[in-house]
Amino acid sequence: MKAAYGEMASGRFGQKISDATVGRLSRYFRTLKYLEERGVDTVSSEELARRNNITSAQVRKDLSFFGAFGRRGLGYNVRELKLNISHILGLDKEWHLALVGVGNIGLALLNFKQFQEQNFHFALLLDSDPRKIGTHLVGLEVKNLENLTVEVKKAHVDIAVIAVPVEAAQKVADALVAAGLRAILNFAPISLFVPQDVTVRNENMVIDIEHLSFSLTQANTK
Amino acid sequence: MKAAYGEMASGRFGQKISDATVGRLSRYFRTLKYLEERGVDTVSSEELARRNNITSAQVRKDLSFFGAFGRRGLGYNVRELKLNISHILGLDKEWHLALVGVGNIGLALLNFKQFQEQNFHFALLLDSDPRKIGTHLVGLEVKNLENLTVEVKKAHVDIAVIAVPVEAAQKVADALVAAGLRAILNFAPISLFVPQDVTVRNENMVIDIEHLSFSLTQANTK
DNA sequence: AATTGTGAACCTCTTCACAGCT
DNA sequence: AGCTGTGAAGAGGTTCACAATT
Repeated sequence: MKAAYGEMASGRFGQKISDATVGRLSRYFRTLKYLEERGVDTVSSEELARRNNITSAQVRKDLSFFGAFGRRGLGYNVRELKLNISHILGLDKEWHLALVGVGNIGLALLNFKQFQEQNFHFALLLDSDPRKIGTHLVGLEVKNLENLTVEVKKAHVDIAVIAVPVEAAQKVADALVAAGLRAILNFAPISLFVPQDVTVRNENMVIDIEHLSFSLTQANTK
Repeated sequence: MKAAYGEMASGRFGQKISDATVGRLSRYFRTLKYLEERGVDTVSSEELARRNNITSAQVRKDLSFFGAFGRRGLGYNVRELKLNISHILGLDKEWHLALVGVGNIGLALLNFKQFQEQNFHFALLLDSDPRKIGTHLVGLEVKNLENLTVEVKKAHVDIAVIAVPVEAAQKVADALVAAGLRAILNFAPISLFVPQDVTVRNENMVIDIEHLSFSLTQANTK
């Protein structure tokens, strides 16, 4: 979700694009990749909807914010629509990531295949633990967190991943923003305060598992 | 998010409780824990809101679905409200988790402190890789995925965590549902089809990072 | 005086339904 | 005939504003 007084991105006529729509575009993209790999070259909004548990009107409305990509009576060309969504989401570029906090979660992310497959590459590792600084992981040297500003510039970082303990998260976010970064993936279980031109996405597994315990609890209550 | 033809849980007067409200209850809970640890014993909806980047009306509305926990003119008793939310979310029970897929992500989850701290404990590990079956991790033996039904019963599993490759995810979900499970945390980047009484929460880091590349891309477009 | 609890207003997102193309 | 693209309607979620209570 978007954090602190965030601002939404806009579509082709300047509308605000909702987080929900952006999330679904990612899903359509994955579906289209799947279909393309299997040699399918045309798909209807109906099929894209079915494969994602939503309605076909939702699919068409989402796409309509960015253009008219289909052909009436026929549907969408799989390859073409995939390229269009890829461009909308910025997946046709290569992105440089900084990992701040080389702990338990951080290590798992370094080895997370799906990031690499989608052109998201770690270009910088930062930590404050003297025992970690200077060691090498996936071909990268762990740098001192104190030199964040300089290292972020050197590595041409676009997106930062915060994987430090909760107590340090806001301070790290402040430093990242000061260093000019405008996109943060936050794994710390806290609401970060950032300026409105910075986008934060929170990855909070505890909230999701608590949602499940809520569901089970309420089901028994009925 | 809720998957396939999902059904929402209901509040004290039978209203539907939105995912957003449940997510915020988790956040209030964490804020209340933080305040309690620091000896604070009263908090206003205004302060809970400020600490979570939302409005005080939102806080009061969320809580009102479940009861009247505050005192007008005074605010909320921190300890009392924390206990109430804990009960609503089912955090006053101990939950048994099954981890299906002991790979990269799975291993990180086993060592994820925040699950243990919140009474979510792994009670069963399943994998289909013969080299992994029979080995021990965090004091648990990795069991054969083929024996899912029996092992889920034996370990009294409440919640399953799917951390298998995307190709296997739906099959695993089907088996989990057949074994009687009603709550799934899904790390596979796919929309799972499950009956309406089963709650699925998707943990999709690729969608979140693509959201960030979208934000950066749109910002440059302006 | 302060702050909750909540109906009503408001705003946003989803779905309907059909005109418009192919 | 079939399927998209979209304005309008509908549903759902958030915020306002104020009566109720301490």
